[in-house]
Amino acid sequence: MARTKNDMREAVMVAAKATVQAHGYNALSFRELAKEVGIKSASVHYHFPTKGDLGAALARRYTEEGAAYLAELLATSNDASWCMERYADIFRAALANDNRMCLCGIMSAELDDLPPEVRAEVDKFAAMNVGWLIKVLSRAKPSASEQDLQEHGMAIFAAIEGAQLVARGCQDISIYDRTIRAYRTTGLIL
Amino acid sequence: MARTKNDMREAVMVAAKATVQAHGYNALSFRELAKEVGIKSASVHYHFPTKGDLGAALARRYTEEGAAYLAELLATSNDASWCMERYADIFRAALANDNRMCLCGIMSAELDDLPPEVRAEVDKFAAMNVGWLIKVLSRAKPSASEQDLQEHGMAIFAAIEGAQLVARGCQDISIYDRTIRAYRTTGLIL
DNA sequence: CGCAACCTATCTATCGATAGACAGACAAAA
DNA sequence: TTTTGTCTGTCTATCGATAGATAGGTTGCG
Repeated sequence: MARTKNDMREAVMVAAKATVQAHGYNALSFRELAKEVGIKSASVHYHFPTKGDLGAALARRYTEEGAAYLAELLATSNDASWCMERYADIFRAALANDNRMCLCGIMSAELDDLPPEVRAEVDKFAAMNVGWLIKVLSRAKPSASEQDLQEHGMAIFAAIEGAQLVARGCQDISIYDRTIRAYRTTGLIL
Repeated sequence: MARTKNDMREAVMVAAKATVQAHGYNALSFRELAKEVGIKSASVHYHFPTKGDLGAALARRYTEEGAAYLAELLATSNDASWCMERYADIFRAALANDNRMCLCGIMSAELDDLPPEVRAEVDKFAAMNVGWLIKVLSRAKPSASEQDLQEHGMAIFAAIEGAQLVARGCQDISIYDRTIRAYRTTGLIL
């Protein structure tokens, strides 16, 4: 047994990510986590000294992986509408995966109970998303002012997070789909 | 001491509402709650046998009070835009009040840990809001189809919940304001 | 050897919930 | 009028479960 350090650390992060997306940061338990990956809770502390360390590592990686995927989208196509559709698909996939949420969306709801290092990562995730959306929007609206793009990008991010939150609350993914459609109809998203 | 039953029950609900809006349902503790209202935790169980009972009572009242306020808005003015602004103001007020959230919004994030009776109330709150929004929209767009109105109402509700969630996550109420402005600019809201 | 990875065992704190006691209010019975 | 009994609201004390965290031991590889 006893894979290399990074193997087990990796397994812990995968399990933790799934738990947080389903139940939130507060519901993340070292004992449950340990059970899932086949070690003891004390050993989880070996890889992540405190819960805050684990949470921050999770959020940081979540942002990094998201950024990498989004960059890939931008590089794949010049079609802003296509990029936007793929973007909405990301958040849909979380719902489709056992009614889960965006890691940073669910953490935003728990904000007051988060250690500072985790809170900082939540901010970075939002900024990263808005930054990407601005790039996409600027392709479709090259004449728009910087401030307009900024507000529009924030609005799209917030609207999609909200669609995910509400659809999750009602446990009905079709609410997400219909909401995104309405966003498109009204011109909020491309 | 020992006010009438309803006095203390009321005090518990007020304190519980504030706690849930700030920290979520899971963070609601009978001991903390009891300390705030000046009794012991066992006495809270006298008023609300289980935590689920308290949560469901909270959410039910939240929906009822919201519905009453919204009905008053509808009765006050025929101006759909004005009603919509007041609607957005409600969610803004929660943020202004110590970065709190919509009770049902924050509960949606915790959905999987909610007792069924609480979960049911979350659904009702969303339905109540969408129903009201449809009424407002139908005043402004009398020719729209029922399905369009439905989707548009859901979209507005989700977008505003999302704006609240994201602004809270960034602890910056100006994000809410700018997001709502963008919703108006793009034509999502009136 | 010596370090990496994981273990056992335990600590303190907090959770929702329950049992059982008690003080005060109030109404019916004597 | 006084006594008795019941109900309400609160209390103390405690239960079992679970939380994050730590100290110190064991195992195995290089």
